[in-house]
Amino acid sequence: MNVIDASGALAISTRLQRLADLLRKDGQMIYKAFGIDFEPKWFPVIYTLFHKPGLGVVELANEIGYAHPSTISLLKELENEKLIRSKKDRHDERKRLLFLTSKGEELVQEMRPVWTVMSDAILELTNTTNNLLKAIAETEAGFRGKSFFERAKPHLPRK
Amino acid sequence: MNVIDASGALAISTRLQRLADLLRKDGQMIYKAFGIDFEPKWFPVIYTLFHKPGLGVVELANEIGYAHPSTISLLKELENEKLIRSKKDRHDERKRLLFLTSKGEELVQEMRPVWTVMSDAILELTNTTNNLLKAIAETEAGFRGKSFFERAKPHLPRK
DNA sequence: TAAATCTACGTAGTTAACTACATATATACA
DNA sequence: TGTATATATGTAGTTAACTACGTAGATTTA
Repeated sequence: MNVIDASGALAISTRLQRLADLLRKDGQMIYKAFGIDFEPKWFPVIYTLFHKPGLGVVELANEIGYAHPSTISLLKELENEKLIRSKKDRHDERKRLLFLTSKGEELVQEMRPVWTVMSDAILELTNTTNNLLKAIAETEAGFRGKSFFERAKPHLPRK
Repeated sequence: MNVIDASGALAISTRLQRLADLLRKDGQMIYKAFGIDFEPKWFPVIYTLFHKPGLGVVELANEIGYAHPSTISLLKELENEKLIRSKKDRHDERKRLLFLTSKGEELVQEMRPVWTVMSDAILELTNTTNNLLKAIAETEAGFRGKSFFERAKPHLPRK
C-alpha cells in the first residue's frame, strides 16, 4: 500500500478526480468503438436539451451544475458540430434559447443503445458493497447540509 | 430533480469531478483559516516525501498515482516555496533524489493538527450508508480487474 | 420615470491534471 | 565492446473545468 492510500481521507479530492479522468477516457474510447463522434463532456448539455428544449444559457448551466462560462464553451463546440442551435427569446432580448438541431436529435437516437451499454457497465462497476453512485449522492447531500469547511471551522484555534 | 441526476450513471465522471472540486476548494479555505500557506494539491507530494524521503521523480509520481510531468510541475512550485530540495543520485546520474527541506519538515509538524481536523471532517462527511472512501476503493479495484471500456466492449455491434 | 439594481450572456485568464515528444544516462545483448 | 533498448527526467502543448470581470437589457424603487 502506498502512503497516499494510507492517508485516506486527506487525498480524497485527488482520488475522486483520478477516477473521474479514468471513466471519462474510457467513455471516449467507447463512443469511438461504436463509431460515434461524440465526447463524454458533451453529454450533460445534449441530454438536458433533449429532455428540456428551449432553456437559456444560464438555466442550462444550473441544470447541469456547471458555471455558465463552462457551459458557453461547450455550447460553442456543439454549435460547430451542428448538434445544437439557439434563437433569441422574443420576450427577453438578453436571452438565447437553446435547442438540439435535427442532426442532434438523430445523434441522440443513435447513441441511445450506447448509453444503455455504458449505463449497464457503470452500474456493474459501481455496484459494490458501498455503491459509488449512492455514496456520491449521500456525500453531496451531507455537504449541502454542512460543508467540509463548516465542519472544520469549530476547531479553529481561538485568536 | 434535474435531468442529469436522473441520468444517473452516465454523468458519473462529471459528478466525481465536481465533488473533487468542492472538496479541494474547501480544503484551500481550511488551510487559510488556520493561517497556513499550503495548497491541497501539494499534499500528496509533501506527505509522501515526509514518509519516504529520497524518492526519485518517477518513483514519487508512481507513489502518488500521477503522471510524471504533473509531479514535476508540483515539484517546481514546492522548490520555489523552499519546501523541498533535490540532489543527484551518486549511483545514477539521471536521477534526482527528493527530500523535504527543514522548512518543509517544520510545516508538516504545523499542519499535523489541521490534517487531523480535516480527516475527521471528511470521515464524518463520507461515513453515510454507502461510504464514499470505501466505494472509491472498491470501484478502483473493480476497474483494475476489468475496465469500463472492457465491460462495454462485448456489446459492440459486429462489423 | 429616472436611477439603481439585478439578470443573462460573454470574454479573458487560471488551474490541475493530462499526453506526446525529446534527451541523456544506464543496462542488456550480439 | 559497441549497439540497441530501457529508464529518468524534462518541455511543450492540451483539456475540462473554474473565477473575475464587463456589458446590455429587464426590473424595481424612490
